[in-house]
Amino acid sequence: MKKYSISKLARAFGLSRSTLLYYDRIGLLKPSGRTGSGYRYYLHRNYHQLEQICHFRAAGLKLKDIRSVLLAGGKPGVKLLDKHMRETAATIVDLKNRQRVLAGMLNRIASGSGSAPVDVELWIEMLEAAGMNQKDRKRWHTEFERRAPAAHDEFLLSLGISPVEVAKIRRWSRGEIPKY
Amino acid sequence: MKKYSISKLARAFGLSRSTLLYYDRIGLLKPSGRTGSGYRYYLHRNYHQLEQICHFRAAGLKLKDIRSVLLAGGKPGVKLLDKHMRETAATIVDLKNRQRVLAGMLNRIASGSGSAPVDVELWIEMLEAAGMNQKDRKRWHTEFERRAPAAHDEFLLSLGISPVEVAKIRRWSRGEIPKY
DNA sequence: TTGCTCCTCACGTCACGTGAGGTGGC
DNA sequence: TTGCTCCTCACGTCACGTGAGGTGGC
Repeated sequence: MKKYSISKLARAFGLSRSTLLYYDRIGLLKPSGRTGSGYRYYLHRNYHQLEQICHFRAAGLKLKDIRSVLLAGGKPGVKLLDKHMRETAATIVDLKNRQRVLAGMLNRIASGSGSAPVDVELWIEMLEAAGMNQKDRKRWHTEFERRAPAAHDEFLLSLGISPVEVAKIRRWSRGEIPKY
Repeated sequence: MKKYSISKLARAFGLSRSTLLYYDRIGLLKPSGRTGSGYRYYLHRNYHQLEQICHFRAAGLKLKDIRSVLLAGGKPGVKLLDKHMRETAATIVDLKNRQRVLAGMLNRIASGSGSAPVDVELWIEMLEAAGMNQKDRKRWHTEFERRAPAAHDEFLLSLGISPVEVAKIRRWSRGEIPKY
């Protein structure tokens, strides 16, 4: 019967020793026993339990939920997963909003200071890296135009876009023309 | 000079009283003074400070960073914002991975139990609600195909897709055919 | 007097990370 | 003996939320 020490088991899953200490403390994963000198040892059983735990952890479930699921035989309820799916989606939306705010700040700085302002290429690249697709960008412009038209104008000019193009983009943002 | 009580000011920004108590404790936002009976009062100055704080908070900056920024005159450094932009993007990627795991779990349950399995429509709807666009979905399939081809096959069949179509999708996932 | 707002601790949350101070094993 | 791993507290993190127990103001 192969025995794992706490650090060995932790490393096998890319976790830290303190994580397993913590899991022991809260009763999520107890070692199979202790050696004569008090060292924890883990057996295959524990390895498989930790495998399960990591799986649910990767899905973002809370340790409390993971414990319930394991006690119930390892089959999570659809309700729980669905709830988590929605929460995760909501968090993503929040984070994208954060990025909008950050992006606005960055540009205000760039256009205000003497430093090189962000240009169109870099801008789009940033938004894409941030996970915004074209639909998201359209929403972004629409919001910007609605809430601060003057700043929107200034921002677009700061990207090096010509006034004629800027006017077009703004009409598109307002839904007055279908395509840009 | 208009005075705000702690709760009034909090409500004006959609915050809780305890948030402002906390901001006072950590020195982020101190009230202008106290009334005779020890009540905190806030003046316009504080209102504007809180406005700034909320702005940076919306960008996801930590309170410590916000404090530094305010002390430095309210102009955040590009480096800080850029770092936050990247961190936020990384977090979004993590969350999308979570959703993949969750989605896999949901489907395994649906196809395993006697309950109605998720069908193609619902599936795509879920992924869209979760903020995945077509490019994201392609990446998702590619990863799934690469890491667990058998499970990918099983999954696609579980959506009610015909074996011929499944084969096509999998070839597309492997980059063997350009479009699906 | 009643109800509302305010006050100050102090502890809880979540999932660990980080020492301090000490022991066992090869 | 040297290094490495292990042990057990206990406190820190982050941004608040939640009482408990008490006071002020209209």
